[in-house]
Amino acid sequence: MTQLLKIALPDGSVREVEPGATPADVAAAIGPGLAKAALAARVNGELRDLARPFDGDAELSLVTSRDERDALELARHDYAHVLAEAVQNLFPGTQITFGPATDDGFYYDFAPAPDRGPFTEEDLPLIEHEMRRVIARDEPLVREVWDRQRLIDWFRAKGESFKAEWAAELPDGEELTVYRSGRAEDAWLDMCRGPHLPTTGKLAPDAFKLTRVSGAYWRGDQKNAMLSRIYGTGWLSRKQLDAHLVRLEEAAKRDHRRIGREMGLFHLQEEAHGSVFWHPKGYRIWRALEAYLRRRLDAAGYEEVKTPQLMDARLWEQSGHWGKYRENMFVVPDEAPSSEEGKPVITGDADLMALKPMNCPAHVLIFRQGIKSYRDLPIRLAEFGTCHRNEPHGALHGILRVRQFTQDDAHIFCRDDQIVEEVRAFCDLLDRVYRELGFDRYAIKLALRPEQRFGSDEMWDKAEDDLRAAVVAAGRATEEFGWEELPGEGAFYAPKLEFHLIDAIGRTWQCGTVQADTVLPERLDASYVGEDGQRHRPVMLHRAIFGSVERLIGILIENHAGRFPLWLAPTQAVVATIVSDANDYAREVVEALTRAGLRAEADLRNEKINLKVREHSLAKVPYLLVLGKREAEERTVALRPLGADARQEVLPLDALVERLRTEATPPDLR
RNA sequence: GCCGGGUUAGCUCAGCUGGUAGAGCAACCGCCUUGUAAGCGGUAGGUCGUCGGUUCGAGUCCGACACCCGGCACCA
Repeated sequence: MTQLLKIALPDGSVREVEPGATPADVAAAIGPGLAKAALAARVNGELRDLARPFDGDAELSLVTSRDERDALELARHDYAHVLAEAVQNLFPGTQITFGPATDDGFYYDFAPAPDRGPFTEEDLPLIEHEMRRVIARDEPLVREVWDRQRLIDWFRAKGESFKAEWAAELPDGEELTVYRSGRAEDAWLDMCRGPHLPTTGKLAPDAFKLTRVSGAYWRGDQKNAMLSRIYGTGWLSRKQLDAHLVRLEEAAKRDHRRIGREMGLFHLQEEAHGSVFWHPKGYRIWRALEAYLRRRLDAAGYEEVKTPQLMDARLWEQSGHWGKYRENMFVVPDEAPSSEEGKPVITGDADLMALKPMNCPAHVLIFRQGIKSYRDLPIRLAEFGTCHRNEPHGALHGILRVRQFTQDDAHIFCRDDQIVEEVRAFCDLLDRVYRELGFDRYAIKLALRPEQRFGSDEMWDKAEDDLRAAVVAAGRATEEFGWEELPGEGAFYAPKLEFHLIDAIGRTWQCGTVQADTVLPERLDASYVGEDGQRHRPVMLHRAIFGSVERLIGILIENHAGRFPLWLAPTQAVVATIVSDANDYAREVVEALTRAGLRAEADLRNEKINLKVREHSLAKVPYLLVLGKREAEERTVALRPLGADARQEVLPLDALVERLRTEATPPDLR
């Protein structure tokens, strides 16, 4: 007598089914509507194919398009699968490798046929067309369990060396599965963990779009072959796809490079690629931010210093940068260049100096001056330190990734027992600053020891534990902060906490960081005299909140779409006249605002007010102060906040100045 | 650094299969004294990223290089 399986449903009811039954059977038993709508199943919490039989008693919930997260994940994974099949249909000889779902779609990495070369964007429409054909065939996606040798042999026989390699290296004990498009012997198949939708026809043929091509290294390793990756975005419906494409267009309008040019904030040019030319308006933002942060650091017990740009290679050898970081450094010979025409500038026997890529060694040198007592600790040395790093050219990105940047750097020299409290206090300071800048979402990661590193395992154990403990103590090791640990991603001298902000199109950028370092104090021989009268090594906490002023401003631009809060706006108010009779009064208004510490300008051009409103609105000036004959006579100002539907109010000059002065107060002075 | 794409007036972009460059906006000049997102008219503006090649002739075809864009790798 066969034992029936008990299947518990979300409504609390339990159904009994024959062994070998599947979630699809249960769905069908409940009703034809559900059977049709079901996309996959959660069996004991695990997402599975509808057609995969139960292994025993189970809790089951059926996944439909109303379970958007699961449904999207499934659909995107399936789009990737369909993409791979389409590509192999069109371009025989292309090898498949790997193709997951992403946040808004999917990609698949291919090894192109040798006679063809990588894919280009011109290939995409053709591939999209073939994908629609695959979807229209509406074949079932059939799961089969294969053993390892069969997989390896099968892929080898097909000339699929990447898949064969992958199959050979998958960990033991895992069920190895393939999915076939259709039941035919020769149906297309890919090795894949699944799960998948029941048939390709469950995909909407008009809810995806192939977006771009790129190179990608096999297994993410630069030493391996360069594959050809095709990216797509995929959704459950055409409507969702269209909404996403609109979002992308909107995001493109927030691009800091575009807004930076339109608002005249900065520019970049070939002669100094990777370094920013800050224009007056852009530098006003910089100065407001720097002044704000300086006040916050002063209040938090930091002392500001300034250290040399160019230092001898001997220092960098001692610090370890020469060994582990030299590829990223700009090295300069310590000699006068030859004045002879055509002669090389460098003789080759001059001493070498390097532009600093980091501020830390210089801060240790300051710490080392004079004897330090345990009573002096912690010592917090801060610097708006301009660093140069010779970054890989392909990595440069607007002002978010540059070769010259200014860190809001500081190094806290402290005792072992002060680490956790100092890091926790830093986490609080950073949180406060981010919120005051309008970033209420950021992610915290802990980057653990890399392969290439200095220092003993014991030192790393302690440093990692301390950082982890501090984030826990600050209450931020939570999902809300995207808390996770990243093995192998620490700096060569220390593990680091990373604080990430998000740009307009959802890319994340590391801004803040704290690193607990015992290596550099050792290498540069920093010490303090302890209570016991003996010399001890301080710990050095490297930390930054903005990370780089350039990057932070770039992200601020994107987050605000150029509409800065009043205290940061490059021009806070423009006084625009309607008639030239108001010009003198307008100058007086600008003068009063300037005296009150505001950044105000006059627009006295002989132009219609419509034009002035339009131009200053496009320039994202927070307040337009309109002056006509009436205002000039009554000594009032018509205040027009930025925004097409903004209402306007008329107030006396004194009241206006007071109001803007109050509103423009930086958040820490309120 | 690697893969793909791009570089034409200040900006956004046309320029078919090679026959010495075009629009809109901006700029400049003139008129308009103007009431809340483009007033009207006129003028000027480009060695087509750089270097080399093919050709009677190259913005257009080929090559190298530079920079930019999207990814990969690297990273604040």
